[in-house]
Amino acid sequence: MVRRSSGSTASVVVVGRCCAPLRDVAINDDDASDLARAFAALADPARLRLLSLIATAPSGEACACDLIAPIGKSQPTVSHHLRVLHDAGLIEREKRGIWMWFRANPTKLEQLRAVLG
Amino acid sequence: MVRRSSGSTASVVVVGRCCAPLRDVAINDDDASDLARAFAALADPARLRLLSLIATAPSGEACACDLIAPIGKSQPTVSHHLRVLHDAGLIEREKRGIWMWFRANPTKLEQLRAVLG
DNA sequence: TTGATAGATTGACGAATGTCGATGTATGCA
DNA sequence: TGCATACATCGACATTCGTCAATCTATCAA
Repeated sequence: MVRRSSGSTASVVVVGRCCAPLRDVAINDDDASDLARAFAALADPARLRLLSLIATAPSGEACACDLIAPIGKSQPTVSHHLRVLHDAGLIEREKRGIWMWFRANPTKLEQLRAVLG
Repeated sequence: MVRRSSGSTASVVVVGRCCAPLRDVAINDDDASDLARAFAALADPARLRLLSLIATAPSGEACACDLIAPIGKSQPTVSHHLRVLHDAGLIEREKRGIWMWFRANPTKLEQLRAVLG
């Protein structure tokens, strides 16, 4: 089962098992696969740093052009990690001119938080 | 920097960056690696199901012998996943006779929750 | 001691992942 | 039109990961 967020801008896919803590109900295999994909996006130091850099940006958003140097990896590699974070629904992207801007998706983060509760 | 939990029974290693949400302070590379290891333990459907089975057990603990059939994988594979969860500090283990019993580690789960907050 | 059971470890294999250089595509400026 | 910039995609490679059969170790009972 897959639902979509009701946000106006994004089309972020949300896992079916929304918010039920792991300790409340035994999880089934399908929901476990969805959740595992989300946690896998967090299972890399570069992606955690990217997410943190984006989330701590003063304006709440960060340009990809400003994320390459701090990570210390090549542009294709950073682009790949940003894609993984986006595919997992953890960040949103918006193109303005030649720049790509990213924001954290607090809804998705809260969802993962709830599962761990 | 590494601290240890103050619990009397366990000796669970706790990452240095305890509890500061990703959006509050930009994470450094070392802390990102520690956190990534913890999330990697959650990035597998079988391990999420194991953790859920353990956490939802009526007594709060589960015997390894009762975890193999529900997962539907071989005994060595389940043993491997339980080891990964234990190494990540997400579950605690105790041997009684020939059986190995597992409990969830709520401290570690709360720590990861806090990072996502 | 012998045998049975529970679980861990080993070794091997295919699949997935992180990384990069090279290249492609879109945008804006002159 | 031509060129420069920003980002994505492709292809290749080494490493890591999930899985299993086979084997080893520890515990207990007869």
